[in-house]
Amino acid sequence: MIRVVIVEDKKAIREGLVVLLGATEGIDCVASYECCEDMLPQLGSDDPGVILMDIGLPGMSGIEGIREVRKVREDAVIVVLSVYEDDDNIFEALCQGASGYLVKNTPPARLIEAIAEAHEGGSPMSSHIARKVVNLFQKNFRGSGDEDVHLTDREKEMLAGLSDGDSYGSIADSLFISVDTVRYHIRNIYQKLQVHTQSAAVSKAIRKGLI
Amino acid sequence: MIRVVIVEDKKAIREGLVVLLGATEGIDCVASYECCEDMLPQLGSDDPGVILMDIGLPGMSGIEGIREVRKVREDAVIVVLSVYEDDDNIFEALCQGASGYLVKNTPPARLIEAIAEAHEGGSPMSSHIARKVVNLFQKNFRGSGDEDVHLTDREKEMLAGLSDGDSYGSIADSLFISVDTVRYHIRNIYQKLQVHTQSAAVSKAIRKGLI
DNA sequence: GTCAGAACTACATGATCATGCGATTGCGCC
DNA sequence: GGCGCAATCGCATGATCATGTAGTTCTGAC
Repeated sequence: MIRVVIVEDKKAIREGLVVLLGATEGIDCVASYECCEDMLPQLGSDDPGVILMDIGLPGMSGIEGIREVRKVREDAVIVVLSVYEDDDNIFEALCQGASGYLVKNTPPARLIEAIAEAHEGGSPMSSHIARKVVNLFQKNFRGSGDEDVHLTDREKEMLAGLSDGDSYGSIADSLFISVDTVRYHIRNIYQKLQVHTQSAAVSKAIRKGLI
Repeated sequence: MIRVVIVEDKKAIREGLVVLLGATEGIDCVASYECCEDMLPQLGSDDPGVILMDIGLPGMSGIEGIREVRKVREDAVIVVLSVYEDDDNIFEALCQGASGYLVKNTPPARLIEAIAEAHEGGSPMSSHIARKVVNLFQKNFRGSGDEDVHLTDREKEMLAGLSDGDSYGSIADSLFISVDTVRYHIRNIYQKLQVHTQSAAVSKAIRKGLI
């Protein structure tokens, strides 16, 4: 039995969902709320396995709601149910800890299926949403996509230090080598990545997934 | 009519797919190959809308195959069909330009559906694969997850410049402001992000998805 | 209307970096 | 044994940065 909680401000949609889920075998619709503020205090007693959450809510937005839920219940799986299909909302919702993202015109059968999938460790997403996620992925990593670059472990340690804000001196001290050696490695990194500043090196390395 | 090409080394699976797709309305299975090396030269004449690609191929791997296909055909949609469910393969395949990723035990009906989805601009993914993608997402962005930071547009321009390897002087010139103004903005960025070097600022900004 | 915040400018100084040139050591491979 | 490669260290110099202090202007909110 999957314990499901609904957060949706529009009464018609909310009640429709309650009826749909209530009539479905294997799903126990334990509660429904019209905003996150109402839902949060009940999290403990509701003990939901899956939370169906709208994004465009009055008061606390669904995005904030997701973050709040995450803080107190690591285990509850959150599936967003939204009319918004813009990159920012998707990106934010997933980064804050949502596991699934469905558009609102999802057919009932698919919705039921999605709840089961989410509960079993999947991430149900409407097909177009998935594409956007993949695109975000491709944009942020290996975007330049040119030749493959291999950095040695030592070189990665340098970059890790730099991205932590360490100076050459600190890096040298923490690795028990001299400042000049740090310089040597960073020179090589610059050559491999074709850059001439720390920032560009760190940026390229992150985007290529090297560190 | 969706023109589909199959790349799969195991004869039984390949022929099974050919039969399945051949019998499906709306799909035209134009060709099947057992390796990428055979498929690539025919890309022009096959003119596929969707390519079903295995990852574990002899010779050129599917990952490399994806990259090669991308180079010559921006428009062909690639759907990976793989037994591998490890993060690295998924990550690589998507970064190289795959649009979908299905595990091999996907039921035929779902496979057909997936091809149609991919062709219509979706990204079909097996449910567990989707979860892994989402997890990769969450790990790489906003991983630290601390307080929200808001950077102004101007500040983002600074970071963009730095990550491109520009010096304060170049940034100043390209934005028609003085070097001291650049300094001013970067000071503010340091304060907001709680860092004291360019590299750390760029690193944090990227990981938080700010640039 | 004034008050907060963003954007902009200016000067100064000690710290840190980018880069050129040169050199040694240890490890695996043919 | 020699060759390539990663890693180590050293020195020098001009360029660039980090940070403190101190202003002006403009816009939108209360």
